[in-house]
Amino acid sequence: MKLSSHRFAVSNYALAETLNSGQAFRWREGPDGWEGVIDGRWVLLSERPGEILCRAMAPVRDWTWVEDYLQLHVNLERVLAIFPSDPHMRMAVETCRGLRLLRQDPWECLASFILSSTKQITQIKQVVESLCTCFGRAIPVPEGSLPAYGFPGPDELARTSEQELRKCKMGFRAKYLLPAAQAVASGSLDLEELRKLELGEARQRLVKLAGVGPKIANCVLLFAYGFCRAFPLDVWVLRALRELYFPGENPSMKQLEQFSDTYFGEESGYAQQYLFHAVRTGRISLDAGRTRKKGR
DNA sequence: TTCCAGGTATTAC
DNA sequence: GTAATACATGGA
Repeated sequence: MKLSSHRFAVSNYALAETLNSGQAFRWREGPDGWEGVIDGRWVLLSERPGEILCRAMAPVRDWTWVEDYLQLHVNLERVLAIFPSDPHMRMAVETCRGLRLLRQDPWECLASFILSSTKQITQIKQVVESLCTCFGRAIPVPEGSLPAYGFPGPDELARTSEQELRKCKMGFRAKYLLPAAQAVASGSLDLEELRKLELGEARQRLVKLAGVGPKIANCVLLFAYGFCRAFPLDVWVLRALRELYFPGENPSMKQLEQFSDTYFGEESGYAQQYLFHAVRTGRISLDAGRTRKKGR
């Protein structure tokens, strides 16, 4: 089994930050770089000065599937220039230089974020990996590498049972994942069709699924479909908005939704990821001692 | 041990 | 509309 490799010329692309920023859950850092699966193919990515080196099982002639996943055509400077230039966003941009949004497979993204609710990122990774090991198909890997599995498709999961899924330690989320898989497998939810819809309409389709609310829907719309105004409001971003933009005001959820919808502009989804990553990694520090929802 | 995690559904005012 | 709670599991 031979490897094909390709060098992508890049500038201002922080690969490690991007793969480890809570938007995708299957990347593992090894001695030679980041190992993962794109489009059902084993991939090893490593950062070099001015380029990203990609290795995959031979033969590969066309590398557009990698370019698309990594969104290599995106002009990041243009995106960053659209952010509001308040001190917090400037801090996020400064401390997360080169952070990017990926373009993931819709089903994998949807299923992964259904599994994400009230779980830490490390645990989400474990559950997703367990799901792939149990239900995904083994895929070719280089000699000496650990076995790798594709992300199980909706049809494969639709044939399992809630009880089987629970063996992957997903707990109550199994009763949401199974019907979602069945909806997609049966065609009652057409994930490809969402690409043609407006943001609001696509979101309405997704939240029809049990276990999918606005936050998860927005993650999928942003990370898989590239809706640039989808703005996931999770615990971190909510805290950030409250403390940074409404200090001492205790704004309602409605207010915060409205604010996030208008203040951050045409690339608000990207802005959200910068804010999320900066806050979650402590590069923007929030009120230390307390993590309670109620600001004082 | 206790608290809480890239939430959502349900129930109650 | 807003508030409280259950839901599985395990990291910190």
